[in-house]
Amino acid sequence: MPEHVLVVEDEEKLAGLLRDYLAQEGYAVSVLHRGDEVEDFVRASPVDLVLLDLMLPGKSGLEVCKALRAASPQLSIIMVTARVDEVDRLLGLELGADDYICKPFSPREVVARVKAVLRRARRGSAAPDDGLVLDDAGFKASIGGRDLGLTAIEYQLLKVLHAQPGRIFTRDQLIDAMYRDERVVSDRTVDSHIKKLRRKIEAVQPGREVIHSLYGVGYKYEW
Amino acid sequence: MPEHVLVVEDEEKLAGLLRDYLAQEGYAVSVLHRGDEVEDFVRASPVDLVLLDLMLPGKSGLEVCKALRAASPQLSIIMVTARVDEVDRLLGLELGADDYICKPFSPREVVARVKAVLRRARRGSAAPDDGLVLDDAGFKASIGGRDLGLTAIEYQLLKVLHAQPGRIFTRDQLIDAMYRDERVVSDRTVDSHIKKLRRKIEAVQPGREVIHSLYGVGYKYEW
DNA sequence: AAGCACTGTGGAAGAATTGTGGAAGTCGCT
DNA sequence: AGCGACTTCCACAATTCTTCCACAGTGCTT
Repeated sequence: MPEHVLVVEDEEKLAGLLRDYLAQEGYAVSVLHRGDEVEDFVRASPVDLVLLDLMLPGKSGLEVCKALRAASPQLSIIMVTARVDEVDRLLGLELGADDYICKPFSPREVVARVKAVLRRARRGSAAPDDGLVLDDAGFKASIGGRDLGLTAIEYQLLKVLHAQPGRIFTRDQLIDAMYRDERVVSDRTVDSHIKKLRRKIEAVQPGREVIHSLYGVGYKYEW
Repeated sequence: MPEHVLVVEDEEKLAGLLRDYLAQEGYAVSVLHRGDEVEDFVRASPVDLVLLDLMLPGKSGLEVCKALRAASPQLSIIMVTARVDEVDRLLGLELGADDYICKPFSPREVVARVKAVLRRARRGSAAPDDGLVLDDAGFKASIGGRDLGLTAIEYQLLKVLHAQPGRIFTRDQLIDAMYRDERVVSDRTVDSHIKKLRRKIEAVQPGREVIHSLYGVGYKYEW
């Protein structure tokens, strides 16, 4: 079954060019020209990767990217930007794109990036067996059968981190993911919960640090 | 046997300048001033790369590009455009150009692009497979699977350099690209980060120098 | 060869970020 | 209301990172 790539690009010529190159590589390719059509399309079709222009009619690539990432954590997203200045680490992290391509680019370069991102996605999707079990029904997290005794927020935090091992989350991303309502909370609050989580994990399984800090960026789960 | 570059440029001064710079780099260089002479010349001589101005007497660069690509699929073509005009770029891409340079440019930039395109052509792939993987989601850079352990700024710096292999960046350009906020920082600070980057890359892959200094100009990434 | 300009390097100062204990506030329950 | 569990925030300590400096080394020019 071929992997499915969705190209979102308002410039007809470029969209066609990308479609042809990607199709030639054996991908199933769909093309949309407006930003506001993307989310519905992704919901309806099994898309593996979205090639997303930053400037789009209907809805900006930034908004689309954010929405896609929120709805589909496993979806690969490559942003296409007109200028290299637009790419900064915080913006990229907040939006959750997997890679960037700056114009002007060669179609071959795009194909190479698409391949690389999909390869990474395939590798990363194999869930590592770390013995951690998350039980949504009872809000219980356990390691090796031993309950961690987490509170609701701690459980939520661990769940978000654990869903994508190795991915780094900023504090703001974690806050957004933990609270459905748009609650305003100091980002240092995350640190407090991280502290408690670490302590409870340590109590059950001493010596193994699974939550890592990345200076200036955020936190990640890694076994 | 030196690689053969054909410069097609109607402006005498610019043509001469390019000829000199390229010759100094060890390329065999030919110069033509009219678009309608190019195809015959390429048929008769073993040209590896054509540096092609868009605006030419006799026959436009776009037409020439199209004809060349049809006749010689393996030939590398770099288009030179007067304006940062998206339409021209896309047209050119569709016609099969490998890269673009927009005026005004520095001769050194041209040389760098020529080198990069020829290197890619030799390897037969647009993607330079240097084993370096930049993972925005995980904020990690790794070579051959081994994490480099970069800080945020180091990652950003490497990413900028690596995005355009062969392109030379001045210290100021690198500072602009690394900091979104208009931070004021000594340009020698870049040197410090370069030093750390080199050390970390060296630790993972000894003996391969990928970050090069260009005396009086700046730094570039090249495998 | 000498002089100048630029780059490499170790390390110190201090700027920024994270860890931590605990106080204050909130919420639900009896 | 009173209690306990939980959440949030604060202040200070500990850690990590960035920046810059001074000097050594190297490349370029005359």
